[in-house]
Amino acid sequence: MARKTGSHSEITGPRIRAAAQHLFARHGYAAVSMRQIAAEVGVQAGALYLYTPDKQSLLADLMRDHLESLLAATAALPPQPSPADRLAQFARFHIGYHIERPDAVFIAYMELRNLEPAQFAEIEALRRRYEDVLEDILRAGHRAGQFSIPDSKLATMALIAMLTGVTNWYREGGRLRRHDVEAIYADMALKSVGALAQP
Amino acid sequence: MARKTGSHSEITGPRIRAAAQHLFARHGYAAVSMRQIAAEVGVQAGALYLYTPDKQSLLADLMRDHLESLLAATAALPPQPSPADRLAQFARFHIGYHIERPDAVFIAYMELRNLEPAQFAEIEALRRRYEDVLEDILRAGHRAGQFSIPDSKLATMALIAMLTGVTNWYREGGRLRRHDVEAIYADMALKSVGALAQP
DNA sequence: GTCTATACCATGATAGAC
DNA sequence: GTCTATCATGGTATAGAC
Repeated sequence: MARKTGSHSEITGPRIRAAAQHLFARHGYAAVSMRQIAAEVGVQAGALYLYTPDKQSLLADLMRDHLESLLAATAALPPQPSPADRLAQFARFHIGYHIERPDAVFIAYMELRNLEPAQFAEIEALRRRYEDVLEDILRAGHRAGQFSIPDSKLATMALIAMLTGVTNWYREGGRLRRHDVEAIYADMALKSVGALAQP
Repeated sequence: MARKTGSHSEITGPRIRAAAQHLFARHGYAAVSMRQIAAEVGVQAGALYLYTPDKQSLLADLMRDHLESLLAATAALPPQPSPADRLAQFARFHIGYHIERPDAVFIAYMELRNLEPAQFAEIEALRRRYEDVLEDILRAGHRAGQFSIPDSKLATMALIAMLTGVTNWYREGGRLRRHDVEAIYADMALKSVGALAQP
């Protein structure tokens, strides 16, 4: 992330990005002003431009960092013996990762329309790569005769939407524990593609 | 919807709401100006205030109308003999209804945070009533021993998110026909709660 | 590296002519 | 019923002092 000068501050930049992430997630990119971000950090609005060329880049950087981290974490998952195990692993991972980063996730899914074309294309490509991780699993299970899915792209979109929806309601310290939530979602995901025998 | 005077125009009001719905869905409430809405209708910005007291009410009215229509349509669904049939009917209905009204749906799900507290509470209550329709079905299936769901609230949120996600990718005239999409989603929904035997 | 000050523009909303 | 004109406010972003 381009800082404009050979500056010393290693702390203000991250704080600006944290404040922006928090405010964008809560109120939406378009509804948040640079003045609000600056106020949350405790600097003047003008000072933000030492750390970002403009508001748009602030958003795009947040989204890119999130999606690149997500992809890296996905790539680091340990190999699994079967498509069903891979899907269970993916579902648990997705739930856990999203529960831990509600703001970044929310922004990445909701603020695509506020990106300008060039940055939209870049971010959309990253998101698409993540969807492909799941679709690969589903296709492998379909080829192996273990999943029953008429259309792998539709199933991918359905599962991603189902799993990501956890951010709409899950709250730390609520009725259900994180581990239980992961288990139940993974179970529903497996059953939805016919990968689990009925009781 | 309160028009300010005993006016004659039966056409401009609806056109304003249609333009607002279209623009809010495409760019987001906060990113759309009253001038843009007026331009799309072909009137001046000031003229909008003959039909709405302010921008906020324009948004709240769109959301209220959508959710009330949705609830009315849900209530009008023909009775079904079993929880599984009710769930299949709900899934197909939800998919079809959402496919036909992508803009209204998108706004109702995305712009809650741009409502002020009083209107938020009202709209949120309507949304909650719709979720309860699904949760009632899931609980009935659970009581009857036909659904396998550890937590009915979680399952409700998971299914609503999965089904609503259709608006993220489905496009008229695309690869899949509407009827096929309804059928596949309904099948995944039933399987996810253990209501369909595996092949 | 951060500040104050400010340029410049778009916003939501209103007043009053027609 | 719609227009033009306008208001006060707040938006992004920059300039230049320190």
